[in-house]
Amino acid sequence: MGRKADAPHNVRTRRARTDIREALLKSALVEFGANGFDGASTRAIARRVEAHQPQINYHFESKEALWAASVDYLFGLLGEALDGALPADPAQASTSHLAAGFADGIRRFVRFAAEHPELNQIMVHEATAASNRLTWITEAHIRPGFDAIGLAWRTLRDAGWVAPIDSDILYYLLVGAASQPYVTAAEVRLLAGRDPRDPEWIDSHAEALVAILLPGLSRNE
Amino acid sequence: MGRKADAPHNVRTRRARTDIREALLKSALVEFGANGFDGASTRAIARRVEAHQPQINYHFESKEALWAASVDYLFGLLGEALDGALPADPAQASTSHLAAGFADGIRRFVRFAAEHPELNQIMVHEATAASNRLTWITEAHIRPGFDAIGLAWRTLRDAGWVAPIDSDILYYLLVGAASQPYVTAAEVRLLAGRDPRDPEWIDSHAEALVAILLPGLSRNE
DNA sequence: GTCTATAATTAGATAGAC
DNA sequence: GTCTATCTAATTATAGAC
Repeated sequence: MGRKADAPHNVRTRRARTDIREALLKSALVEFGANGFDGASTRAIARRVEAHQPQINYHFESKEALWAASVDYLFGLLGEALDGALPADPAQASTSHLAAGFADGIRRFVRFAAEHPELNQIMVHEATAASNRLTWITEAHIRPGFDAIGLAWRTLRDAGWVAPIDSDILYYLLVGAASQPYVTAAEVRLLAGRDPRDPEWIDSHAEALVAILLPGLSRNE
Repeated sequence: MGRKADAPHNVRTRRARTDIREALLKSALVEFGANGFDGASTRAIARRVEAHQPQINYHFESKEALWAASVDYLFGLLGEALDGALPADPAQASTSHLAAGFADGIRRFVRFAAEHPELNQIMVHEATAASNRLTWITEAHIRPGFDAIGLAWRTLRDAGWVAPIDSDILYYLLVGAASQPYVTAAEVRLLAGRDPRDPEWIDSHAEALVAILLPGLSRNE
């Protein structure tokens, strides 16, 4: 229609939006998740929410600052989604209560991975090589969950509830198995002819993960 | 030292190499795996093997043709690594033989994922959105393995050897769980202080995956 | 705070000497 | 078949009018 590819409006209209910052954060997550830091363009991020490319440099110090702010926002959502799943002190909880909490955490994490595939997409983009961005995201956001999962798993393992698997390895088994179908959702649609965001898929997926990691749950309770 | 950033040699020397095509393929895999199709630059691919950027357009029709050739090369290696793991006709094999073959396939796939993290890295880069590249790689290279794994799993499942998990879901559980620590190896080093390419890690990882997916193997045999 | 115009850099591809 | 030089297009960031 003669509209310039980069222009978000047909007519010169000035709009004042109070939510432009959060709109840019959400748009940035989708673009950074799909294309990585270098692959995502600030033009595409702005266009997705009908903003102009220079607005990014107005609302954020740089593309890198936008990336960090969007990652903070994403891990804030993750924290809300997982809040209270694992007991603060696994040593004090009963083992069966801890196992039930672990299973609950798995189900919530699978659901979050389905709703926010950007999380693991961004980690895959960043974690192939050492970098300042990787160090920051790992220490600021990943390590707390890694420690909590490791502590809970070792408690369950030493009580004989689960298979004798190293907790570092368990962490990556769990993250990879929980995220893969949502990270590669377009492939799932082509290959299996099914949409992994379907609630039925998500439920079956979460229960499958609980069944193989915590087989004692269905037997002992 | 006054060397131009893009120039691979300090001195003007002409070199004739017979293996330049394969060297470019291997270099392309590393760059495409780490940065995705758009993120990888042909200059970086060439520089890594001390070649010049225009040599890519001489030896390959385009960046896209180089990408396809490098993916063909990678799946050729995967085919060799997995050759003979699963019986051609699972219905004819004994169930315990099939289970042993499945476990063997898991171990070989984990080892391959550790040696060639580019495979799953490239899938994550490509499979976030529908595209011609995704359709081609899925139909040409992914579907045969997907079908073989699904058939073997359903046979084992219907014989009661494994947990009652949908074969589509099982495929993505397996791929994600087998690949994650190698795809995000730099994160593992920061977070766990261990190198996942260590043979000890790879062995423990493969055995953990066999233990949770085929618990009947250690019990029944 | 929004928007246009543009500066500085880098990308893939090609022309042509050797 | 290798290599230099260069073209066109796209990138992030900034200047300055409104």
